[in-house]
Amino acid sequence: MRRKPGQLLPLEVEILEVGLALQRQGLTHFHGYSLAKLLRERGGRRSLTAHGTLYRALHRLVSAGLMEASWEDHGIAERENRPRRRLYRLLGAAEPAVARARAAERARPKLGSLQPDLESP
Amino acid sequence: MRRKPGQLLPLEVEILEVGLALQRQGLTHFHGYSLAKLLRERGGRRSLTAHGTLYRALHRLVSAGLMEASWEDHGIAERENRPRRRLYRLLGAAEPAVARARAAERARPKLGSLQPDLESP
DNA sequence: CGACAATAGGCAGATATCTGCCTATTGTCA
DNA sequence: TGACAATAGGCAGATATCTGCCTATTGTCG
Repeated sequence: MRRKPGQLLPLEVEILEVGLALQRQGLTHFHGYSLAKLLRERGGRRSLTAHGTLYRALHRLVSAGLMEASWEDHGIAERENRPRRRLYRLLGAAEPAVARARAAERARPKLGSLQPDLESP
Repeated sequence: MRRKPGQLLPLEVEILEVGLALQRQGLTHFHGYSLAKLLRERGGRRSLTAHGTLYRALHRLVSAGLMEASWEDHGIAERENRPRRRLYRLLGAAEPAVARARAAERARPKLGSLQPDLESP
């Protein structure tokens, strides 16, 4: 769907949130497949069976300048005997972007994120 | 199943036959996935949905000294934007081994490869 | 010959990433 | 506000290779 520049979609926010959480644990780099597993554990809600959607969202975040992508070293994949990973790293712009997205969501809540309205009894 | 040394199993013979056919076309190297497609076209009979059986057979043929395996150059896979292939090449011992297997099969035909018995009317 | 050991074959799925196609959602403009 | 354009999400499947588990088949030995 069309969207105004700078705005983040739910999946993108989720990716960045997981990324920030990993960063807090000292893990600066992650890859798509691991992210898929984390997201599955996290919410359970998102199927992501065929991870096409996720990889496209990752590419978008790179294009948006919020993440940086690089290919894993050949040798590592080789030693561990598995396909090569594409490693993603959050850029500085990511954290404020998430904060803005969260603020925007609080201001304009979508159906599904309805919270008990304590202000208007 | 157990087998006496030097004997080839049907799948192994098929692999080597396809390999020899490719060789005659000037294609000395092939990889597992392409082989799976060729075998599927060829007989149709073998499912090979999850190619585990095929890859194991390839490893056996390498251990048996009938084929040689090598990893494709990183750069090629990278340029073509796909996983790296393991390339197989028939060794000199392959052709006589197939010939022997075929001769053995003619001598001791299994159920399923029954040919019209023209010798004993 | 019949029981046993060993291994082959098949099924399922892990590991990674990516594309095509169709539908759903959203912003914009008339 | 309602129609349209654009793009996001989901499903399916391609590209490659490999492991685990269970069953089927085979050679050997008592």
